[in-house]
Amino acid sequence: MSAVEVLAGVDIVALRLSEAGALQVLLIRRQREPYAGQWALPGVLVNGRCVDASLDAAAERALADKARLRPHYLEQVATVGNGVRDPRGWSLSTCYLALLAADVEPEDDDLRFVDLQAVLSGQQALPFDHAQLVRLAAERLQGKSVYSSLPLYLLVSRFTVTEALAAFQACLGEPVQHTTLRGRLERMKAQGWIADTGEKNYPKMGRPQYLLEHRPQAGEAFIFDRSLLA
Amino acid sequence: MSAVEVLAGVDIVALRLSEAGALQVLLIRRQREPYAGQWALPGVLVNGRCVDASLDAAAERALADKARLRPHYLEQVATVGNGVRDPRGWSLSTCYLALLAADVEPEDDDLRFVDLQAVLSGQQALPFDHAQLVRLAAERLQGKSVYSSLPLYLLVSRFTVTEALAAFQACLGEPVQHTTLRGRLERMKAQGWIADTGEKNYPKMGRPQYLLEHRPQAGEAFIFDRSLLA
DNA sequence: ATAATAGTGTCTGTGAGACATTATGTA
DNA sequence: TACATAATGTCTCACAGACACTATTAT
Repeated sequence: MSAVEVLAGVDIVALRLSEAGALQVLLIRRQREPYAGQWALPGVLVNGRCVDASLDAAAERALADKARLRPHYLEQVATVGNGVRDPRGWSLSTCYLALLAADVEPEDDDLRFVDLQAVLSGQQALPFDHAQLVRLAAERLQGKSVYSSLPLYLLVSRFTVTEALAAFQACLGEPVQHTTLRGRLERMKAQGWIADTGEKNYPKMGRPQYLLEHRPQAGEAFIFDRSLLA
Repeated sequence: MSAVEVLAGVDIVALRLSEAGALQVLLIRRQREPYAGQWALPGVLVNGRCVDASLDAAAERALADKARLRPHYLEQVATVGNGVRDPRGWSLSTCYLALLAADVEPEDDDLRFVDLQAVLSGQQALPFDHAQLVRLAAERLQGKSVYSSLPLYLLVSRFTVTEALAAFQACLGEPVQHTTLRGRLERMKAQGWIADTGEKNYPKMGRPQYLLEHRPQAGEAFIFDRSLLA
């Protein structure tokens, strides 16, 4: 067969919710050229030599091998391809959105979370077209947060309404009426997507919070039939 | 560089609305191996030798070169990749959904429209995993038809409410209240996405229909803030 | 008691769903 | 005239949005 004419890979935009309530994206220090030493999205190349059963499997492998992380949620966002995004030639990258629980911590010094805003604003530069991939993934998350329960995947499985509110607001980039969110959570409860634990969380001040449990079904998000913030 | 280890391409699921109100998918008779002579989705390989500026450009090229068609709407659906979908080895295909005007006709004998249902039901077999790609594209169209004006791209630019209704019902696979659709079209009119032509269409029987004009903006669909058929 | 935060109740507006009614053409 | 089809009107319901009010803890 002929020489390599296209380079294909997956890149992962893995997000978590910081203590401060901001979204953060996982970066890894590149070991190899090109751009060795720079902070970039975790990713792997795909080709016949790899054991990947599928593209989705390659995405899981990228997170598992490079960051030892298993996401709560993983979704393919888009594939970009052109002749300029990689100095090695015409290349393809399939971008995945991964949502991590709020309590994940990177294990070694080659992993780091940076504020999503820093990437979107250009304050944190990324090699290749990784900033564009981050933008695509963030838009997907924002878009789906309007009509689904996707932000709940950013929480640990037992959560409070206040935490859910923070997750939705981080994804949407604007405030959400807590009564609206309560209504939505109530509807999810009726469908078995959320359960009352009966337990409470006692913060330093104020009335204690009911603890809910997220029971996602088949790694999907609950779809509401109206949009937020018309 | 090393030998080719991954094969990449785009495949197009191009749909039109038949006279009978059914969705049909464009197939092309394959000229080359593998599966030469069989009816399959139109597609092209992408690699550094091609002139494609981007993956989207490759998708447009696939339709333009193979079928001499320009779609009203073109959207990337998903990328599938694994080691078994193509007998030549590990391969990737990025699937695009294209919507064609209802009046397009294939120009030569190597092009053909078949009912989408025939493919989805397995009655019309397709090589590779093309049936799966068709399924993905059809699901995307159905999903978006619930909350957007996407089906209007299946019509010629001057259309009647009755035609729009047929387009929505074909995409959704179930009946839609005409009053609901009229309300949605009215809202699009208020935003400049649809204009009254002032003219009428006189069918053989019954009251004449107002002719509307679709004025899509930037190749996108109008997004409603509620879903159909809760 | 007071502050702080969580949770509930009430009212409004919008638009989908269902169905009845009116309008405008042809045979 | 009768018939067929298009367009409009009316009523209900669900839920988002906004905001007031009540509840439960710590200090």
